[in-house]
Amino acid sequence: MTEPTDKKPHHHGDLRAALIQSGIEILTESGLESLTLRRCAARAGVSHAAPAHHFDGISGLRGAIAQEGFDRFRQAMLAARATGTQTPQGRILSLCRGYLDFAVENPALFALIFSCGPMSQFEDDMNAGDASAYGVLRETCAPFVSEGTDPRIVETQVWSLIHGFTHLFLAGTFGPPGNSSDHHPLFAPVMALLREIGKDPAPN
Amino acid sequence: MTEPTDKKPHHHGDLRAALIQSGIEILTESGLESLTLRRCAARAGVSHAAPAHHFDGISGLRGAIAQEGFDRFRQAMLAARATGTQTPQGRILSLCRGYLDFAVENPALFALIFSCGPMSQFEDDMNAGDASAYGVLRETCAPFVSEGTDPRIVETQVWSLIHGFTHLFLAGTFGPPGNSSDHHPLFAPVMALLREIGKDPAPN
DNA sequence: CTGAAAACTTGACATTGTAAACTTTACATA
DNA sequence: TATGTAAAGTTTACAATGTCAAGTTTTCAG
Repeated sequence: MTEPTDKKPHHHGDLRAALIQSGIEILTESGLESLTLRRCAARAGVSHAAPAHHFDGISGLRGAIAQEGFDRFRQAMLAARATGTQTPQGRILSLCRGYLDFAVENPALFALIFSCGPMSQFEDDMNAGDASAYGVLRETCAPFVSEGTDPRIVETQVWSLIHGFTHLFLAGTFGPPGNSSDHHPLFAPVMALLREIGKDPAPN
Repeated sequence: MTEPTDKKPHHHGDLRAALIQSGIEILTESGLESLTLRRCAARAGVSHAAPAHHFDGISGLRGAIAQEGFDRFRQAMLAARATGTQTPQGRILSLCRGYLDFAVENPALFALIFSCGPMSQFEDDMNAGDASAYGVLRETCAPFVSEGTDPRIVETQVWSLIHGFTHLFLAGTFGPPGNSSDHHPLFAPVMALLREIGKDPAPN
C-alpha cells in the first residue's frame, strides 16, 4: 500500500519522511531539475526502487514534497504576519512580504508548490479549514471583506497581486533575481496598490 | 554553427522553424512534459540528433519555442487590445483579458514562456524596443504614468495583477481550469482593482 | 514457531539527452 | 567542370532516469 503515514517503521526508521526531507534538500541545493527519484533514494540511503513503496512514482513524491513545502510556506507567512504593525493593513502587508521572502529564499520549492498541475491541496483548503494554508490568507483578508460580499473577491485580489509579483520577480523579469526583496524598488508600488484593496470599489 | 537563421536551407528546407513548429504542436496536444528533443525531431521527420545542429540541446530548443510563443502571446494581446473600447482604461482591460485568454488557450506554451529561468528575452525587451513584447504592455500603461514617475511602477502593478491571477487560474486555484475565462466570477474583481491603478497613490 | 505481509533490493527495460564518428549535400572557387 | 570544405543529417553508443517484476529480508500477528 502506498503512503502509510502512521505505521510503525520496519527497516529504515521513517523512510517516507526521510525521502521528503532529502527531496527538499536537493531542491534547495541543486534546483528543481535535480529532484529525481533515484537521487532522493540515494540521499536517504536506500535503493532506487524503495520510494515506490511510499509514493506513487515521481509525481507522488513531488506532490508530497509540495505538500510539506506548502506547510512551511504557511508557517513562514504566519511568522511574517506577526512581525509588523498589528493592524489589518499592517498584517496583510507583512503577510505579503513573507510571501515574497519565502519564495526568494526557497525558489525551487516555491516553483514546485505551484507547478503540480491542478493543485488539489488548495481545493480542500479553500473550501475547508482555517488552520490550513489558504486559511491564513483568508483570515488576514477578512477585515477587508465588505458585509455581504464574497470573501474570495478580496482574497483573489490580494493573492493575484502578490503571487504575480513574486512569480515575475523570481523569473528575473524585474532584473537579476537574488536581490534583497526588501529593497527592490518595484515592490513598494505593489504594496501601495495592496493598500487600495477594500476601499470603495471603483467609482466609475 | 548553431542557430543559422537566415542561411539557405540544404536538406530539409528549414529544419529550425520546423522543429519549433513541431514543439508548439506537441505542447498544444500533449503538454509541457511531452516536449522532448527526440519527439520534436521525429515529428519534423529527422533523426533524433539533427536538432543539435540548430539548437543548444533541449534547453536551447525550449528557449527558441518560448521566444516564438512569446511573440504569438504579444500578437494575441495586440489583437485583444484592439477589440474593446479604445480608451486608456478600455485598452488596458482588453489587454489583460487577452493575457488571460491566451494562457487559457495555450496553457503549456504559457507555462513554458514563464519557466525558462532568468528570462533574458525580457531583459532586452524591458530596456529596449517598443515593438517588443514588453513594449505592448508599456505603451498600454503609458497613459496612467504620472509625470516624472518611473513608468515601471504602473507596469509592475498591472503585470503582477494579471499575471498572478492567470497563473493561479491555470493552477486550478479558483476551481477546475477550462472554465470560460470570460465568465469566471473572480476575474471581475481583478479588473476592478485594475481600474484603481493610476489614481492618486494611497492617501494614507 | 510460523507464515504472511510490508519494506527493501536487485536486475531489467524503455525513454531521454548528449557526444562522437561518419555520410551526404550545397556551394564557393580554382 | 571539378574539387574541397563546411554545414546538415544519420548512426551508434552511453549514462541517467522512471518503472516494473521478481526475489530477499524484516516485522509481527497468531
